Amino acid sequence: MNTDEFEISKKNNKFGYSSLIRMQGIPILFKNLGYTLTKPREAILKVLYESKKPLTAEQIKSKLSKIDKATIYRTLEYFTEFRLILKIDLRGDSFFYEMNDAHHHHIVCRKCRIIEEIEYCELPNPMIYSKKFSFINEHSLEFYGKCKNCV
Amino acid sequence: MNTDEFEISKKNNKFGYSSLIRMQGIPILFKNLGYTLTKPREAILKVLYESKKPLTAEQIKSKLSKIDKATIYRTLEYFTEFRLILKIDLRGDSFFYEMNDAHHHHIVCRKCRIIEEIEYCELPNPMIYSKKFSFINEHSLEFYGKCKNCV
DNA sequence: TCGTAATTGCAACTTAGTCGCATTTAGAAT
DNA sequence: ATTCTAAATGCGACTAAGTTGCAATTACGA
Ligand SMILES: [Mn+2]
Ligand SMILES: [Mn+2]
Ligand SMILES: [Zn+2]
Ligand SMILES: [Zn+2]
Repeated sequence: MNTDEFEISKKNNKFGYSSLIRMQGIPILFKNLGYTLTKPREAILKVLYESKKPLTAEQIKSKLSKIDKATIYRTLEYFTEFRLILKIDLRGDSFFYEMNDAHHHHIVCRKCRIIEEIEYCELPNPMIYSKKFSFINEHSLEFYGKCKNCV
Repeated sequence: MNTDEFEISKKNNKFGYSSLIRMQGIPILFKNLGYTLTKPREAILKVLYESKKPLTAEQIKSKLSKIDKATIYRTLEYFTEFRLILKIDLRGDSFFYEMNDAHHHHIVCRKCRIIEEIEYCELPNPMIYSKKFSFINEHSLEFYGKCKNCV
């Protein structure tokens, strides 16, 4: 079996989604971490994998109406824990989630809330400025402004 | 009167705080923006001004027990609106607030939640990466790791 | 196929933050 | 100083994102 392209499940199910997902690298993560891919989890992952923009729990739920809210939140928390997905705060009413692939950041329009992804961002090493920390291994960086539509 | 050092109010009041505040620059903002400094607002501002670290609404409330929760939140929102204070998300249960003085960022310990401020951060201009925005005038940048106490 | 631990659905719950409205206050006019 | 009015406050009810306890279901290895 090719570990880069992995067929998780073929049969349809009561959740009404097509459960064929091919995602590079992800099966390796599954195995290394002893992770179990259930049908609801598969569905949630597929929605995020196929989305071109970050989604809220509510947006995910609306695409998967048969999966309970609690499951959605628990799954998102779980995926976030081992970094399969990222939970990002864009100063809205709720968090956004997206696949954790290439590191990037976001610009949010303060009027229409449109989100643009920016490919690259060069940051200084914060350890240079820190006296109290032994290591820093994560950061969040989001920009805010107005998009061209909203002038 | 020296506009750099401004005595807002001298008399004590039913809120039980000493209402003498001297804050550089702030009175100019008050005037320019037609801002009214009431006693609750004064008290909240003083707490933030004197704090060496960002505070949550709840922490501010606990220092000013006679001021209602709704007033605390409304005031914080109001101060935030015209940038007298900043509302920052450090991935906790609630937002933090701090005076908007010298631009800086934070490092948060994922275990004990201690917050270190870092004086300076050089960021690339995000407009270089943007296709959809006409301007970007704000960003949030916070770092996460482990402090020396928590190894 | 069975057994067991993990996961799900459901409904109740939590809690940071908001809102409507009556009361109080600030500050300007008289 | 007194009166006036708009703005701000206090209060309690409310909202909504997210969480939790628990019984039913599912995954998966023996
Ligand atoms: Mn993104
Ligand atoms: Mn700070
Ligand atoms: Zn816009
Ligand atoms: Zn720590």
